Amino acid sequence: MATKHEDGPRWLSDEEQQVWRTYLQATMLLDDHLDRQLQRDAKLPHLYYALLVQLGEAPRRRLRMTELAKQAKITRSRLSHAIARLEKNGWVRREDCPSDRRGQNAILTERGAEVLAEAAPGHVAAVRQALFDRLTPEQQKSLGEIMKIVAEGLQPCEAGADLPWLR
Amino acid sequence: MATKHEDGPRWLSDEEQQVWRTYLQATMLLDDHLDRQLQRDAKLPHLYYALLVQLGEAPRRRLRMTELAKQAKITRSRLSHAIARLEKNGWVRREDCPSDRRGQNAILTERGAEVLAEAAPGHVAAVRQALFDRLTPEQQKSLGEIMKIVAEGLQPCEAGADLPWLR
DNA sequence: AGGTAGTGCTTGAACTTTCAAGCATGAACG
DNA sequence: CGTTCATGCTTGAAAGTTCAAGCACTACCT
Repeated sequence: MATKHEDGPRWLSDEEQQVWRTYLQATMLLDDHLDRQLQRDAKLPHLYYALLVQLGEAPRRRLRMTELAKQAKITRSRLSHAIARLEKNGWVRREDCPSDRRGQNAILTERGAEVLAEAAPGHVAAVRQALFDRLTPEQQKSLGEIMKIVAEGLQPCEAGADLPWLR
Repeated sequence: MATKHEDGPRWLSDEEQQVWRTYLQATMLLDDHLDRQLQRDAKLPHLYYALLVQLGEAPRRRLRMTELAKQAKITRSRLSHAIARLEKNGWVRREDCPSDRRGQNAILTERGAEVLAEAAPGHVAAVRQALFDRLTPEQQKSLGEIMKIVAEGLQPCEAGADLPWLR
């Protein structure tokens, strides 16, 4: 009797249930929508586009594999396959890391940068049309706050890492 | 000069950009999180779980394939493969539709209902812990409204279908 | 040195999703 | 009837993702 448990698990209220289903539908529809748009206009899936963006913003258009995986929130394995495909398309190339011989840098090629520049406007327009144009400024702000909370709650406890009471 | 175009495409402001990235991260992290939880606890991906839920709520635990696909927001093809796998596991079975010989009903089996009942509490707990427990009631409400707007903006114009000026 | 553990990245197999046909039925029209 | 077109669902192959090893290198400890 020391600890207290919820025997009947706390179910979702009707309102919560409603919110949750709408969330699932909306995120699924939006992701599909953007995937199709990019596949049509730029011949590449959303995630791959995101990788090009990350590389394009990185200091010398290059990033260590692990770093890129971390930023894109995907596994190293997945990244490995993805970069393999982007490399085959000539949009990214690899380079051995000088300082650590285990390391690889993924580098956005000139051709890759062009593809990115061509795809970006259409993509931004799609995001606007599907999301931002439909929301009030307050809703945009609120969405940002909510997503921040969710994201931070699911990070593998890295960022600050000032949790010495766990080690 | 009759119509006016934005030549330089309207970019995203810094705030919008921030919101958008956080959204992408949060939705990706949450989806991965739930997928893993279900894979671990119930040996099945999130989408498949959702299909069982839909079937479980349907009138006689059965639904026409196309109807199920529509509710779950996925293609008929995808559903076809998915049901094939669920059928192999013995959680769903098929039945020819009496009224339309082209039709198939997907039916939740007894075994399928059990799996669902076992998986549900853990899943709900995960959703709570990752989402609802972290948000204020106002934020929950706001999230629901926002997602409703987004979802409705992306539906293939079906629901009301009171848009005769398009036909 | 040698041993051990951890990091960085890749690989192949199994699985899921998408894409483009395809088959069968139903509905409308001559 | 016979055509034609839409609907309901399936299929196989290609593309993408995950999982479990695996290889090579670094860091640390003795």
